[in-house]
Amino acid sequence: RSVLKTPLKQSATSPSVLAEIRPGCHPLTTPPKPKEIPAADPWTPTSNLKMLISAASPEIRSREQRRGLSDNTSEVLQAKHCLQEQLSGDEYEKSQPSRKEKSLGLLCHKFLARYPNYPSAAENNYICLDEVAEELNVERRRIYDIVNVLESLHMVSRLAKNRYAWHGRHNLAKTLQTLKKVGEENKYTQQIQMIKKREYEHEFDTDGERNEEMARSFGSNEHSEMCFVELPGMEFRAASVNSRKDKSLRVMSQKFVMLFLVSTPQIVSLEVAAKILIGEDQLEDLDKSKFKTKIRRLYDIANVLSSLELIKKVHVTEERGRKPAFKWTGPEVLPNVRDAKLEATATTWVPHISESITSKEQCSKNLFPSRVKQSFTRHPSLIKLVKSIENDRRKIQSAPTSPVKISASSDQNLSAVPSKMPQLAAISKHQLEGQSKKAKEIKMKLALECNQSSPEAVSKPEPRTAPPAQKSAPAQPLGVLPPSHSSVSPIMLPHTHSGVSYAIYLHPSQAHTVTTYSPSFMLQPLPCANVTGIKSINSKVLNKITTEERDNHIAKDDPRNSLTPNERQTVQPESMSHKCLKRSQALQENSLIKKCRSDDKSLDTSLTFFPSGYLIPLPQCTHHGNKAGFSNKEKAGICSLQHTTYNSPIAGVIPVTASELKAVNIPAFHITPLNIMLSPTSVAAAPVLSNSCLNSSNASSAQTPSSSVMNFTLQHVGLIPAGVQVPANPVLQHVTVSSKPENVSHSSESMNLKEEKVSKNTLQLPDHELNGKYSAVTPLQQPSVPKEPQELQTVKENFFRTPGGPNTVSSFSANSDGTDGISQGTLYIPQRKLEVSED
DNA sequence: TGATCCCGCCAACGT
DNA sequence: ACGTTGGCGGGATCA
Repeated sequence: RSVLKTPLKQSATSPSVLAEIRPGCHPLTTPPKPKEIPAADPWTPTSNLKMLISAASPEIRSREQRRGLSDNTSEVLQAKHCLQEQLSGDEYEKSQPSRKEKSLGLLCHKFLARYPNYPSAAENNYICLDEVAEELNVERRRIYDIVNVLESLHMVSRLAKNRYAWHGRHNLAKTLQTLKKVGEENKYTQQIQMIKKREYEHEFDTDGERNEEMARSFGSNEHSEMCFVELPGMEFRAASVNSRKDKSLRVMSQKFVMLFLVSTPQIVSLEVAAKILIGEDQLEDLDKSKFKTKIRRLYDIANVLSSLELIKKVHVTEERGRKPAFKWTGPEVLPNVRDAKLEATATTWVPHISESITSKEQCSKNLFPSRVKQSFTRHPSLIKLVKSIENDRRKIQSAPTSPVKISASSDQNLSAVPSKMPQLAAISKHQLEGQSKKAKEIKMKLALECNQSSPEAVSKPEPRTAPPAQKSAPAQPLGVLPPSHSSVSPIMLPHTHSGVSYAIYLHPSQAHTVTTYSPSFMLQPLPCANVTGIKSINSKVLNKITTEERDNHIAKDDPRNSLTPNERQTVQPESMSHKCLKRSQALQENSLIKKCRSDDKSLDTSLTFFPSGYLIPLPQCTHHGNKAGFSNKEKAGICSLQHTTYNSPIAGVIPVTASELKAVNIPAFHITPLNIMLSPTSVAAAPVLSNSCLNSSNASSAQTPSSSVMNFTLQHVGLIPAGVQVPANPVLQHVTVSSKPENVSHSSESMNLKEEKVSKNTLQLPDHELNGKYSAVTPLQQPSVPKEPQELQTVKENFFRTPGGPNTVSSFSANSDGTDGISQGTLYIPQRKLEVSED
């Protein structure tokens, strides 16, 4: 084995790019590790950046650079720039592939980048493990690690051998609710407490242990059997294919997530998690090796969850000392029961969502009647059925494999990078650039789909423009999604820091730029953030942090992009950019979804039938057909197939056909950073149109934006997405924003800083508020807006709404002033007695 | 050092 | 018999 060790990997060939070698080395052989290359520093931050960058835009890079490249850290930055254009620089290849580069987290990001968070039914949502492994240049084994975790969240489901279906985050909310419920039933909370007690109190106290045992017997025993938690829609699937007992990863992942969902601070230390997980299976026996192994697995899972931005690493300082832990950063999960409440609060939810919820409830009931375990576990007989069904599906699906791969294009997601490395921001930029390329590709694809609307339509999407305005008209889509406008995702997104952050950032920065608004707005948010987020932490700390972050950002920015100062905006953009990108993606996705929906509607009532259907992948469709799981599934499968077919055609048509649809759809696509980038310019030319998106996209494709443009773009991206989603309005916003370079300015920076750590909490609040307000204020729009993440929508809306257009900000602030949101914010955090240090 | 966690052997499964 | 999954833990890396 010694041999095997890392060193062995071939290093070989091309030093740099290892990644994406396309040589066809299917065989897992890991690509040559370039390590040797002396890239300047082994591990300077820059080197990390390089890595990140490479990671970020692997595909693109790989393509362009297939050959080797040189390496220089310094070059990295340049490389980034180069990337924008094309990647000319091969040189940059990062230096060594150090371990980090190979990290599961990074790999996961790459993986996730290939797929939209909210895939439409139409898209080819299937995942071929071999392909992925090859493309990502990793051993298949690693892909399993990722997929297994994703599967535990029902973000993917196994279809067949080597094949998985990608569901993205459509099911996430539901899954999390379910997991939470199960976790509650398992009394994880108590178990956690018990364990903590012991630890704290010394293991000695028997009493504590007893209690613990009590709890255990209660929960764990029952649960011990708890297998894989399935969603209504997905029920059989998961298990069906892999008969292999879902022993660990999957289940472990679910349990791990449950721990977060049931624990109040939402912070779980690895140690506790490991103990609980072990405990369940066997009364705890502190078996060291076992414990160690468990920890290892948890790291694996944590890395994936981190990539999903559901958790982030923190350190909890306790009496004992600092312990590694993870903090839940994913969406808030509401209690199942409360669905109604949720709906109420989150009026924003899109209809389909609501349905999903309700259905979910039902499902949950079914799944987890009173007793969790059985429900979760599949019955053997069922399994058979499932299998047969699956087989059928496979057959069916096998036929249609023509999927267009978005994979490469999807980089957008890249941005999603977790908070982890500060460098990520840099990466994000890179990614952005890379994305631009990809975006181009995507655009291309989209264009194709869209009839290939003239590439340059950029400036004028005539038809579309109208549509956006019409968005209100969204009759079709809207019909489906009436009031709540927002999205399914909203729940998830909003809560999610990411979502929040987006919203916040966008608003603030823009707002700032806009003017007056910014000040007030800014001010509020910050304080809030401080208050909420870091109670324990002193204001000083906060400030310090912020400053640090700021510095970091700046530093990053400077070095890398060396963007023009003007665009200070960029600064935020980095972090923002990721988010924005994501959002944009989300938006796109949403748009896609919308398309699908529209298509569906047009196509069939049946589809229409499933409100959720649009959004939700087949599996999910089950909601609709609550009754029989399989039949549903089958149906779902069928539906999906149909959808795909429909969609593709429709998609192509869309642009042409329904203006509305077009608008929606297109924008979404355009959302890509490139678009954004372009947009400014294009916008200037044709400010109003949402259509601009198309144009922008085209334009972008045509030309690469300057670095400054990049900056704007980033912001815009965030904006755009939002705008995009919403047909008409968004565009405007962007335009306005873009028009005002100033806006970015300082205020934005400050905002940015805050954002990073503190902000999340605070940020969220505002969004929520906004959302609520928003919804209240402009119900109409909502309908138009389909599923965007609420935040985005809200943002957009705000902009839109505000009479002043961008000024909306002011309105925004006004809304925001409802500190109520803040109060909510408080929710977020009281991080806890323990000190949590992020890092 | 301890915290992370990559790597890939090899068994369980499937076909 | 061979390919796919993925449990598992050594030991390399990182911090």
